[in-house]
Amino acid sequence: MLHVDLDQFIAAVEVARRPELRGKPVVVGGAGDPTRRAVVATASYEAREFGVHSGMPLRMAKKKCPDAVFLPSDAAAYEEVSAHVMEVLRELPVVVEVLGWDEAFLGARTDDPEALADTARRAVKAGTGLECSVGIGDNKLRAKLATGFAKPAGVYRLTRDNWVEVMAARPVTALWGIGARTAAKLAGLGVGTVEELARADPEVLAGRFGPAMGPHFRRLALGAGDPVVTATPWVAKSRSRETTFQQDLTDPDEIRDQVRLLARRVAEDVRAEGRPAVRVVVKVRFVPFFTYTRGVAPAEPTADVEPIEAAAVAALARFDDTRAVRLLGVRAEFAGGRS
DNA sequence: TCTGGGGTCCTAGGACCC
DNA sequence: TCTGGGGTCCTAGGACCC
Repeated sequence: MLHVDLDQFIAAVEVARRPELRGKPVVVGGAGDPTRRAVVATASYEAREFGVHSGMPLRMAKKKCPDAVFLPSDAAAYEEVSAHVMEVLRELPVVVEVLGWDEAFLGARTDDPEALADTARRAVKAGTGLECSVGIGDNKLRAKLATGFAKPAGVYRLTRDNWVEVMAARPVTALWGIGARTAAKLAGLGVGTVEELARADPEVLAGRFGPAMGPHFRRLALGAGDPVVTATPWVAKSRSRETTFQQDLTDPDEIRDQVRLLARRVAEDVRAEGRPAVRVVVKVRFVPFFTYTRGVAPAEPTADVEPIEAAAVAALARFDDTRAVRLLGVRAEFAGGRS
């Protein structure tokens, strides 16, 4: 199993169409204006040297790297390049499972996975001009983590044979699926490294994290993962739109108008999907950063604008709050979501 | 330096039913 | 009359990922 991940994908796409940026610190995110509310989508390796990374507020990136070139995020351009990359991968003798704009799992039977990884790397480079890294593993978890050790522009193999040697001493956040919050809770149980998590008592973990997640975390630490790559197309379970306002909203009429606007955009997406929505959820983030949701089911499943908009307005009405609002969002859920 | 946008999955509590 | 226990569904929140 291979995991292919484009190197600094978004920044690389921007540099490809503006060669004069090559070798410079480039930061892509929001409208490309570091004075506005937005975060970094991708920073080039040159910008990362200054401590700039994905998810960081643009304002902070500007402080850390005042000379960086700030560019707006251009989703349509990245989608187009992404589709091209996936096309190139599908021409290889492999099963391709797309994981995001810039990554995919490849499934294949081969005696020489490194050779296949090199072939994939060369094909992407030749077809798109972009560099990528390839992780080789015996399941998705190991292949995905291997890619991190392969970057930039390399290949790395992580399997049951070297899992303990490579991973045991690393912090639990090195695992795919354990973030800062879970790591902090684990630290409270005296668990800091992958090895400690692997040795932790599943009962204790279940008590702290629930019957599914607790034991699941321990299995992650043992290197267990999904061993099957499937080309089955992904089907969305929901569609959403949200906006963070540059100035907080306080006028109830304006808040309602903005929710209507978002609901109409979502309804457009739902209509394009051709499947009815069974639930409409409104998300409100109050100042400074308190986030809540309220949902309403339309009278019957629908892909029409009017009832989706009405459900969103009804969901908004279930908030009896007068605090200033910094973000509004509307999400439509399709049938067959939960099971 | 106040923290985007688009998604997925799990958990806990309450409602409801028998 | 002052109350069981099991199961399922719904809802909102939390965590994670790219």
